[in-house]
Amino acid sequence: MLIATFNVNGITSRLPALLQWLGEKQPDVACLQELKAPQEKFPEAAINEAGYQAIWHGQKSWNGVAILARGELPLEVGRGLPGDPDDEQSRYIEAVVNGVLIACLYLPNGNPAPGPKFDYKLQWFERLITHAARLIDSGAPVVLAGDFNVMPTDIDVYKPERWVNDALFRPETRDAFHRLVAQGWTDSLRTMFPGERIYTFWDYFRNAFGRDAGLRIDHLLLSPALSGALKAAGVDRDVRAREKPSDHAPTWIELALDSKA
DNA sequence: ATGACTGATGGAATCAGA
Repeated sequence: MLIATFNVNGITSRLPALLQWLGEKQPDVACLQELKAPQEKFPEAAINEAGYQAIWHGQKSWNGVAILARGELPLEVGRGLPGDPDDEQSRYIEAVVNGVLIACLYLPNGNPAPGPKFDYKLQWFERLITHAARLIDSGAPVVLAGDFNVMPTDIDVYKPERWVNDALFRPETRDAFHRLVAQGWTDSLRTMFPGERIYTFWDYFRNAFGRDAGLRIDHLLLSPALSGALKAAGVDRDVRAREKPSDHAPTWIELALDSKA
């Protein structure tokens, strides 16, 4: 089972690139973030024509998440991260596909830090930690996939010393990520590439991609029920090198599932 | 410390991203 996460940075502008990648990669599941489109502007027909069915939570201008499944409709089991009924931002959606619970998330950026946006990021993170604990306790096969807006360690940043005061790399942010993983989650990409520099995002500025000045901020975390099923992982860097790319590259894992999953 | 680049909104300039 091939499961991918891709921050598209605007699904309207990115639709041709998304369809090209879907056609080539044919993932079983694709989690999308930063749709930047209201609910009624999601390009459902084009997605369907590509062989996918989708659920999505849109929002005007910013945020927005979707789960696509090849040849089937994801069974939605959650929309909006629990823990704050006043949170209006579309950053979390959850579905079951082929017996696997897929959580698609777009964690807040949090800059500038300190400040109210950073406070919101940390609060959102605590809600995610609380919810993720429930998912772990359920014993279900779960994948937490998305743009976490966190570089977990120094080797996930091209120049860590330049990012120490950034909301994506501050100690509070890294601590939250490590507390989440410590519940029992497997960081798929890091597990498959221990000690290697592997990035998922390159800024549009200053020829960041050409210089490989990247960040690893898109993650796929596996619950204990799935940790033994991890067979492969990767980042589709070539997609970032194309015309009119997102600043993120598709990031994916392959799971070998037995019939009881 | 700043700005460079891109998308959305709205129809110019600003916000947000990371």
